[in-house]
Parts: sequence; structure tokens; C-alpha cells
Amino acid sequence: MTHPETEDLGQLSGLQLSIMRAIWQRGEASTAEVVASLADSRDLAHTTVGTMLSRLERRGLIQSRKDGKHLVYRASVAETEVKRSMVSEFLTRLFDGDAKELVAHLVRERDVRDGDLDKVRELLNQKGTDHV
Amino acid sequence: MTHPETEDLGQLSGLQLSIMRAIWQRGEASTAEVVASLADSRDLAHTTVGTMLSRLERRGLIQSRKDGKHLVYRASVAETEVKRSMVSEFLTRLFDGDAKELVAHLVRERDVRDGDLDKVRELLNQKGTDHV
DNA sequence: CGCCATCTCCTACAAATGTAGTACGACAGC
DNA sequence: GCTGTCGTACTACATTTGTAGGAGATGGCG
Repeated sequence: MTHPETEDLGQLSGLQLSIMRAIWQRGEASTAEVVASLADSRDLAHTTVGTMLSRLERRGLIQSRKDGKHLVYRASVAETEVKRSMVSEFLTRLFDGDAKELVAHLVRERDVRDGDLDKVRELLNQKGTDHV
Repeated sequence: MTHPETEDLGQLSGLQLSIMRAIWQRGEASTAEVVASLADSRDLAHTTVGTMLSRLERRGLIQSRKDGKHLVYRASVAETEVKRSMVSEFLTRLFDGDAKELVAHLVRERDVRDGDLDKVRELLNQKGTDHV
């Protein structure tokens, strides 16, 4: 199987995800790099990012390594895993775990147009996903 | 249009949603009724629920009316509206607002099987939804 | 080798959430 | 009318998140 036991990682906030994304993108990132990466959207003090990083580490989502005087972080969990966990929890909360309901909602609300369902299917078939 | 300006209602926690659901289901609910409704899943002190209810009211999600000595609450926002807002925010956070990506994720993770996309489409067509 | 620029660590604080106790007001039965 | 029960209001406290300042460690440059 692809994912034996979807671990419960809890929901990550927007900021937490932005930070994680910065790390996922580069494989590894120092505090400064994360700050730089966030600079476009948010203007946070560099200690703020430091705080967030240690909290994410305490929570087991990332690991640090000391490189000279600064810390370099890398993810302990894959992006897909986090998404899986978050989507799953969200689904439970809001749609009683029924993913079809969510898709239906998306279509009803025009977030997804009817034709997009085909696109999705093509997309997935092309990528050789092994679903039936 | 169905929904002019999707108001920003923020994310509701699991407990908050359970409470809202109790109210949505009955149209109106007293504190005691909400407590009763939650009793299956959670065993909360009745003051706890009271606190939650006043906070939801302060936040504008519900309104209260005094009936004798107790309060009766009713929703100020429709369930659909809350779902819309929450899904939308979630989508932004996690999939950069691209709903197709979310659907693709769902299919990839087997939350939705390939054939379900057709079911969804049928479901929607039957209900006479006016999408293209 | 010493000093400055950095970076981390610890501490702090406001808001939101989950949780509940206490105090007080009101209604119902005796 | 008095009293007890029930419900509301207010207060309280731990935890998480977002935010950041100050102190102390450290490495590079002159």
C-alpha cells in the first residue's frame, strides 16, 4: 500500500504551512531562508519565524541540525502526508467523511466546473495512477 | 447568483460545528437541547456548552432569544454558507485555491474512486443544478 | 585577538478554544 | 411566601498560535 496508517498530524495553520512549504521546496532550509521565503507575503520578525520553527520541531514535523551558528531544518513528514491527514480530518469535520459530498459541494459552488471532472480524470490517468 | 460575496466566517472547530449542527438540525435549540445532542459523542458540562454558545453568538454565528428562564438559539448563518466559507479557506491554505487539485488529491488517495466522479455528476444533474 | 553582526534561546503577551466552577436570578411546588 | 432546583452570567485556567524583545553565544573581519 501507499499509506498504511494515516498518522494524525492535526491541522496546520496558514503560517505553519507556509513555513513547511519553504522547507519542502528546498529540502532543507535555515531560519533565514524560511524568513526570506515568507518575505513576499508576510513581514515577520526573524525571531517569530524562529519560534514557529522550534514549535514545529517540538511537534515532530521537522528536525533541525546545527550548521555552525545557525540551524538548518528539514521535514520529518512529507507534504503529501500532511495534506492527506489534513484533508481527511477536514472531511470528517465538515462532510462526515464523505468525500463525494465534498466534490459535489465543489461542483455546486462552481469551484469545479462539470468539465473539470474529466480533466481531473485525464490528469490522473496520464500520471499512471493505479486506480480502477 | 447564488452567493454574491462569500463572507469570511473563519474556520469552525469540531466542537463548534457540532453545536452549530445541533441548531441547524432543529431550527432552534435551547442550551439543554444542544447538550443533549452532543451527549452521545462528548460529555461536556452544561456550562461549557453555555460558554461555547455565547461565544458563537458574540461571533455572530447564532442569535439568542430568551424563553422564560432559558435561552433559545437559532443560526444566523446557513450551513451551506459556513461550508462554503470553510472549504474556500481550506482550499486556499492547502491547494492554493485550486479545487481541481483537491479533487485530484481525493481520487489519488482513494477517498473518491474514479467511478464516483460520474455519480457526483449524475447526482447533480438530477437535482437540476444549473451548472453547464 | 577583539568587536560587531548574527543567530538562537528564553520569556512574554494577546486572542481563541476547550473546559468548568461559582454566584446569582427566576420559576415551581408546597 | 419560602425554598430549592435549574439555568445564565461571569470568572478562571490551560493550551495553541501569532508575534516579538532581550540576552547571551559565536563566528568572521580587521
